[in-house]
Amino acid sequence: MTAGVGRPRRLPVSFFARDATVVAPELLHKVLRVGSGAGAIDARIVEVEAYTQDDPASHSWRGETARNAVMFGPPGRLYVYFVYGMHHCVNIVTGARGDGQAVLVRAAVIDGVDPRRSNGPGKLTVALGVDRTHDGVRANVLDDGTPVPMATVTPRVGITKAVDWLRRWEAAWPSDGSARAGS
DNA sequence: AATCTGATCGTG
DNA sequence: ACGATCAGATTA
Repeated sequence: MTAGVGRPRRLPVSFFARDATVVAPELLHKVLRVGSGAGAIDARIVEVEAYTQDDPASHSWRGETARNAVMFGPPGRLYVYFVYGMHHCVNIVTGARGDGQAVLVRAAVIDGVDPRRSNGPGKLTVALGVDRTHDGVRANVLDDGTPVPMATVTPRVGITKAVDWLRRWEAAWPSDGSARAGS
């Protein structure tokens, strides 16, 4: 409806240099752009989870390793990991450099893609063509003026620790189904 | 070196 | 409810 007000602006690193629990809900209905030019894919984020270093469910809980190093690096980068022998998941690094935290992007709306092909973290990376080669690359997140939507807050999915922490935010899917950031 | 464990997904 | 499938972390 009122999506696409104003020209989209790329969120600055300072946006991500805050706590994951603050950044995560603000990422709802922002647009994650992967690739550039004609091959770019825009995904309007509708579901996220926050992971911090003091969180037993977080990859950063036991400190920095080769796999999670990007989580401890500068904010605003993609942290991509491989799990269950077959799935990639994409996160956006938040917080100060040296603080291991990130926001997992679990679902997004992609223009022209069946929502059932982008409504889970593993499926989303397939739809976006994201894999470990994207680990550490600068995230391209656009704010097209769409207001931060109302969100439901619930426990996170698929974890066995901190199971009652309310760190998952889910927004209603855009009624027009559009993932376009505007032009 | 051996074992365990997944920030998942599709199928039964 | 369960199996697929394997990299990374942990333990010895």
